[in-house]
Formats: sequence, C-alpha cells, structure tokens
Amino acid sequence: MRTRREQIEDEASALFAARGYAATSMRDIAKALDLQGGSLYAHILSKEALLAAIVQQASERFHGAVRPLADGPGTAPERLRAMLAAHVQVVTEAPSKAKVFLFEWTFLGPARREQVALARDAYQAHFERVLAEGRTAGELAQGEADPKLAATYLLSALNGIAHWYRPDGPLTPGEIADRYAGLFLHGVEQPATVATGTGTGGTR
Amino acid sequence: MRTRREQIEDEASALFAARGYAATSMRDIAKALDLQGGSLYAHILSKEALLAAIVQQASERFHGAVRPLADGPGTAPERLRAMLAAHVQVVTEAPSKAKVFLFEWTFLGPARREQVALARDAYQAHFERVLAEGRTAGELAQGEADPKLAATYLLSALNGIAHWYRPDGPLTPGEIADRYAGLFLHGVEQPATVATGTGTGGTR
DNA sequence: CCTACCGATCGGTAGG
DNA sequence: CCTACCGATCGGTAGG
Repeated sequence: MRTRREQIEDEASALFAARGYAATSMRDIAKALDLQGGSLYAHILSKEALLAAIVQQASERFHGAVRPLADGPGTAPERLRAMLAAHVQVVTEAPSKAKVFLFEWTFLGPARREQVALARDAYQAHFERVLAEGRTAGELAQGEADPKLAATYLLSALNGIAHWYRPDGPLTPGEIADRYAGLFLHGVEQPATVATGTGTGGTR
Repeated sequence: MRTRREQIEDEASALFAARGYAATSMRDIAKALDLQGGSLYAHILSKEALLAAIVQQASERFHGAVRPLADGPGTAPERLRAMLAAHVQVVTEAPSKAKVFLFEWTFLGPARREQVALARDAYQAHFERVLAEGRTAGELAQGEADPKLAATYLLSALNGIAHWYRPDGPLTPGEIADRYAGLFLHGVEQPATVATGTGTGGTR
C-alpha cells in the first residue's frame, strides 16, 4: 500500500513531467488526489521540497543501476552496453520521474540545484571513465572526440528517450537499448568493403 | 537598428531559455528592457503569441538550413555530415532561440502546438529520408535500427548541444559538428583489426 | 485533512 | 509607453 506521501510524489511526478514544474500548481496536484490545496502541506514542506524528493530518488536509481556496471568486469564495449541498457531501463520503468530528474531539476533553488549538478556530473563521469579505459585498452576509438564529449553525446541521445517513450510503443526498453547500443558503438556508416568474403570478393 | 519588437523577442528568448516559459513573467521581460509590464502589449498580442513568434522563426531557420542539404548532391554520409553541421550552426548562432524552439514549444496552446509538432516531424523526416537512401545505396548500415529511430537518436544528441553550448567553450561549432559526425557515422568501437597493414599484420 | 484566509503576483486592459 | 487597475490564481498558513 502506497503511503499518502508516495501518492503525492507519484502524482506530482506525472504532472511535473507532463506540464512542467512551474506550470503545475499545488492545487493541480491536490485535485488529482481529491484533496484541497492546503491539505498537501500536512505531508510536505514546500513545492520545492517535493520536487527535490522526486529528483533525489530518481538520481539514486540511475546511480544505483549504472555504477556497479561501470566498475564491473568485462571489456569497455561490454560495460557500455550494460550501462546503456540500465539507463534505458531506469528511464522507461518510471518515465515521469526520470523526466523530472532529467529536465525539471533546474527549478530547484540554488542550494539543491548545485547538489544535483554535482550528482549529474558524477553520473556522467562513469561513462567517461569507461570510454577512457576502452581507449587505453585499444577497444574503443572515438575519433577526435574525447571521452567527455562522447559521454555527453551518448547521454543526450539516451535522455531524449524520456521525451518520446511510450509503454505501448513498438519497441521494448530492451530493444531500444540494443539498437541505441549498436548506433553508439558502430555508427551508421557501412565500413569500406574489406575482404569479408561474401563471395564476390570486394565490389569496388 | 533592431526594432522594439525584435528587442522584445530577443529578451524574451533569453529569459524563456534560461528560466523556462512558465517561470518567466511579462514583467520580467519588461524590466529587462526598462519598460512597464503593460507597455509590452503595445507590441505584442499576448505572452503565447510572443512565444509562438520566437518558435516560428527558429523553426524556419532549421528548415531553411537543412532542407536544401538533404535534397542536395552527394552521398548519404556526405549529406548527413552537412546537415548535422548546419543544425549545429543554427543551434550555436542563436542558442536561446534554438532552446526555446526545441524545449519550450510545448507551452504553446493546442492549435499552435500541433502546427509545431508537424513542422518538427517534417524536419526529422529530412534526416530519415537521407538515412533510408543511404541504406538503399549500400552506404549506410544502421544495424537493427530503422531510419526513424536513427534520426531520433541523432537529433536527441544534437539538440542536447543547446543545453551545454557556451560561445566561450573550448570547441567551435564546426569542431563540435565534426566530432559528432564522427561519432554518428563511425561509432566508438574500434573495428576488428583486418588487414589494414600497420605492419604487424593483425594483432588478434 | 478541511475551511478560510493571507499577501504577492500573474496576464492583460482602459484611458490617456 | 505610462499609470492605474482588473479578476484570477499562486504558494503557503492558522486553527481546528
């Protein structure tokens, strides 16, 4: 049984994600729960504290899912695949909360916003580290892009999923992760045909 | 000399981009221009119409820059590189306006919002078409990802640039575009070593 | 958790 | 473009 507090956070997540934090009033949240506006304050301290709680919990989900994989065994490409799949999993299992964490955290007050900025940097650093290790090991070649830029590129693509994912869409979260991993690891360009021996022996 | 109307749109773009549309009041915009709140209405019809004008103009910039390249000459990879560079150029030459177009258009009323949704779909379709043509021509191989998903992936990564780009950052828009194009076309994984003849003849 | 309310601020307008 | 204002709504609180 969800506590009242959890119901409030769930409803607030849905509304913040759908309309944006600033465009959602406390009375909107209350109405969705059949309460009066003021009654919410028996459970929360302020609108910003409610946002902070949602953001904090989502942040912990992302970290908890991805960090052990970054530090785990496997080659860099293997770990990246696993981290990417975990990130997609966190986004798609609670899209509203992920969306609030990813795009509404900027509405926090200065103190909490800076905390979240640090947590986000630390999260991206997991990806940067694996990319750097892969380069050192000769498993990855990011062209001229350094690990920081490659991680920014990847996380931008992944976070976009929160904007368009629908549970009833054609692709499961696992399928989305597979395809995105293929795009990130191999790109879209057909490698120049080099003696892969499909029979004709190189169509130049 | 910028007209008053243009000054209002520029200032509104900066504030909408920095704080969000819903969290920006007409009096905020007026104050930045040393005006009284009500005075803005000598130049605009409503807050939403102001947002709509900014979004519309930015939308036209993106379309105008990219469409001719999609329809232009060159192989699919060449055209994708050019389109990607043009998109980055539009984002970075007016980051606030791009950001408003990319992330604040959802605050438009239903009628205008649907129009913009169509324009965005048409924009993405340019990328999808080139990706599909490249696949047909054997120039591109997107793994299991279809052109639509690959375009979504790419545009998510590109639009993220609006969130972090700073004119005084270490990379020029052209350098960002080059690196992102490398990541999109080739991915990050080192191709398996196949007779490229660096001397040792294949270190497996 | 409700009733009733607070001061502040919102988008927008009348009249000049 | 300003002064002065409109009704509506905001986040939040007192008291029960």
